[in-house]
Amino acid sequence: MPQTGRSGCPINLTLEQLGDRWSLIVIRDVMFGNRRTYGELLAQSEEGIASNILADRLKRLTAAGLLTRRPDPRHRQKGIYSLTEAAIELVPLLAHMGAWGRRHLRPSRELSVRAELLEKGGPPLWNAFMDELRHLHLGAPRPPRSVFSELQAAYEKALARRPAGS
Amino acid sequence: MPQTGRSGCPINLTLEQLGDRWSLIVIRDVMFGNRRTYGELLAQSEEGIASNILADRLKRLTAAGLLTRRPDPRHRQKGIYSLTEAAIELVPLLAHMGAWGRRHLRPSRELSVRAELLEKGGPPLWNAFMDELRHLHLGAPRPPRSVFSELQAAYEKALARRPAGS
DNA sequence: CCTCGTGCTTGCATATTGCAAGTGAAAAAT
DNA sequence: ATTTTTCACTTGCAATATGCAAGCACGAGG
Repeated sequence: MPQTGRSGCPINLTLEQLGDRWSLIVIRDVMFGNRRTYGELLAQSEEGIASNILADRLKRLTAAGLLTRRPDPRHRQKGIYSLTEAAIELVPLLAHMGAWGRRHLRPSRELSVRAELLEKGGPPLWNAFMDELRHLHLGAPRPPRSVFSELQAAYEKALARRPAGS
Repeated sequence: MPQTGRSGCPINLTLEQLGDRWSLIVIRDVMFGNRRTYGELLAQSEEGIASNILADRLKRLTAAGLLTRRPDPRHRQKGIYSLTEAAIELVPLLAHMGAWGRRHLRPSRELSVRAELLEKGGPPLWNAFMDELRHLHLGAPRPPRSVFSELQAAYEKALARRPAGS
């Protein structure tokens, strides 16, 4: 009954969808970096994702119902990717991943500022952020608070402290 | 400064450690199934992990500081694996993964009972469970509540409902 | 000694990843 | 209108990871 995979355990099913080195990176960049096109995702990738892997993941994530793709009216060949509700509900997961990585691995100072804010804000902040993502990606009404700007501002402030690159 | 990997982003670092199809499955089995030896992990694997992959993951997770291995005093060649504090702190992450998979994928009823309990119990339950894991794996004092038994009992009750295998 | 259980390795076929270069269509420039 | 550039995505191929089956070493028991 649990379709095709290895087992019907929810953790295993999540791992079968997202348990690779790139899927969540792509979602993270769309979500926190607001990268909405193939070119943005490729060029501004902090980790340097390869073009074929990016194309593959965009296809898989779209097929899995985590992203949608609609053509850009101004540039016909361009596609604009949006998060679905299912992907937006990964916010708590990504927040926890950031918090765990921040505590147990050795993150760079600038890049962990957002994770720190998300951890300190907790579920209320996550919910506000999810509402904002529903506005940005699903056309829901604009919420009063822009967590996105807060995260971005904190990141840029941290960047300014260390003007010379990583 | 962010050591060897692709970037110092905490989410990326977590993905570099745990972003594959098996690492978290092994941790899950040690954590929720209390499988402590190679043989138990291999034989009772719901997903049928291959022996070489299991050996590799046990090595990597130990090297990464998520597991420790001590020899079994009764059977010298046997190793007993324990979770470290860092691995125990993955409880919230695994709980979220279970919750997300339960909501968005098609889990089997029996195997999602534990995820459901963990989701409903929230952070207080996670903390109680983490305390119990510290007792089972790190020698901390036994906490008053055994979340492990509660999860196990709920799972077995669900199993009893469907006596014929999956 | 032999044998069996057990933790882990090895060989090898197949799948996934990563890099570099290429393709084809639409926009922009001339 | 024709050339050039941009852009989304492919393709070829080497390197790595996975999966399966069999094998090996070592200790305990007889």
